[in-house]
Amino acid sequence: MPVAPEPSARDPLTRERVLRAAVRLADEGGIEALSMRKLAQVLGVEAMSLYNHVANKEAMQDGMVDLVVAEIALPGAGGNWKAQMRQRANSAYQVLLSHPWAPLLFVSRINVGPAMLRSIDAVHGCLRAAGFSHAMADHARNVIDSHLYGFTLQELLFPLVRGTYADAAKQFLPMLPGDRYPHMRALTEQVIDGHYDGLHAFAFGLDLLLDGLERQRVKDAAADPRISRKVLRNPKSK
Amino acid sequence: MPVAPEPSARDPLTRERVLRAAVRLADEGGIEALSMRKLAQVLGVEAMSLYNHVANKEAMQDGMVDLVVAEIALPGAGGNWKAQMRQRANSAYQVLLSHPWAPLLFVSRINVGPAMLRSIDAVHGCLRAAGFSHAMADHARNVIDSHLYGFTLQELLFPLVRGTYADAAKQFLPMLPGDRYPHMRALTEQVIDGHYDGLHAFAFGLDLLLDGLERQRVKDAAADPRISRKVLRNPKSK
DNA sequence: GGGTTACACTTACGGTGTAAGTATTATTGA
DNA sequence: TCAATAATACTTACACCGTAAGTGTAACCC
Repeated sequence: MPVAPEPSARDPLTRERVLRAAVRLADEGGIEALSMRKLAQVLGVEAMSLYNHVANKEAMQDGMVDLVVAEIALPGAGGNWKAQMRQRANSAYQVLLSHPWAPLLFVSRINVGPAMLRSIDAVHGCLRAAGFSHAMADHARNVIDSHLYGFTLQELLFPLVRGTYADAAKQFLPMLPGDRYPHMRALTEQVIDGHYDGLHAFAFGLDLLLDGLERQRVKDAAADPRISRKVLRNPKSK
Repeated sequence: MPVAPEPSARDPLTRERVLRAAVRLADEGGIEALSMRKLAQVLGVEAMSLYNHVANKEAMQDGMVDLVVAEIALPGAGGNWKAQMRQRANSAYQVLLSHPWAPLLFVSRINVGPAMLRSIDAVHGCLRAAGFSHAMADHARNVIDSHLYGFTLQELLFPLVRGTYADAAKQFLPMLPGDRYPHMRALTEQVIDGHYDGLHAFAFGLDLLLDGLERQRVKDAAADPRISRKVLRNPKSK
């Protein structure tokens, strides 16, 4: 008689299960807590069994990265290109912060998983639709991602929440003799005194870049009569 | 009779010698080739002897990073702030490229070595002298360094020299089915056909940021009468 | 029901960072 | 001058790592 396959003592391992468990393990214990042995233990299996589903540890990490990329919202196709780039960048920023181990992996190894390719394709398409040339669209994506990676990595180095910064600054002060580091000392005192919260905003640099890119777009379009009409239809965003 | 101490069979180990040998080893073989045992071998010594001069491997890497930072040119004190930031950033970019292992270490661990503090202090002082507020100067340094780290890390992922890019793109093409990644495929074909060299310039994003920061500086100065005269004395750079 | 395949397990190897203990060398003080 | 002291290089050992190679064993197909 046809009966649903009775669940075995434990589900069979799959690449999917391995990768998801690896992401969870890294989320909870940091990337240095992710060893093949520990991961196998979590899955109720021996370490070498993992190698039936991933080629090696590096390939597994590539798969983890692509899982993370898949969480990032894709930019829409039409409408305001700046708003879409901002939305995509903010989504990526939030996703990267939620997997603090991920940014380092992003910049440690080339990643060409399907989610990454799809993401790049969507970004490039959005910029092309806004009138950017292939080259300029590629440069735009590169500078936005540079900010994304660079800013996020720096932020993760200082995992301080709002309000605790003044205290940290106070402890830091003795390391800054005023004769050697006068400006850093003055800056730190500003933080201690509450005149400056010491926090950086992802949007600050992002908007500098987007505004600059918009100027490039308009200038290029004006120089190329073939797409000047398209530019007129794409209103400059506030 | 007073005679110079005859050179022993080998010079005594010092923290300086350990760090310089570690930098050289990483330059030649990559960061994964840097193990305490191999480093000791290069120095003609056993691994554990290194621990008389560095607390542990992480502390040693911190020291290596600070050695690299010391190579970066400091911005001058007066004159055109944009030119000085550009010079500092370009120097840092070149230094990081000459030690390909360094950028990852920069963003992997907090570094507060003396060279790093001096560098940050000089940058902050330069921006302050140009009329930026403490907060705005701090944000400016943050976005410039975000671009520096993000751009450099991405560039190191694609260690392709000019001219070989078209060939690499040709090999990459089969991974890009046109129905799934139409825009990336079009971009790649542009590279193959020689219409676009596929290379990114560090200066592109840097100038977008510097131009945006200059607008911020002028705007802030106009709103704060105390420093408006200082702004007038700082000519806007081309 | 025999053959094949898939896949988990076992063992083992060469590597890692470094704690703990020992030996040697150089410097100092009487 | 010689012994005490300090500095520091060496030795051994441990726990952990990634993974190559080989050994069951259970499920599926013809």
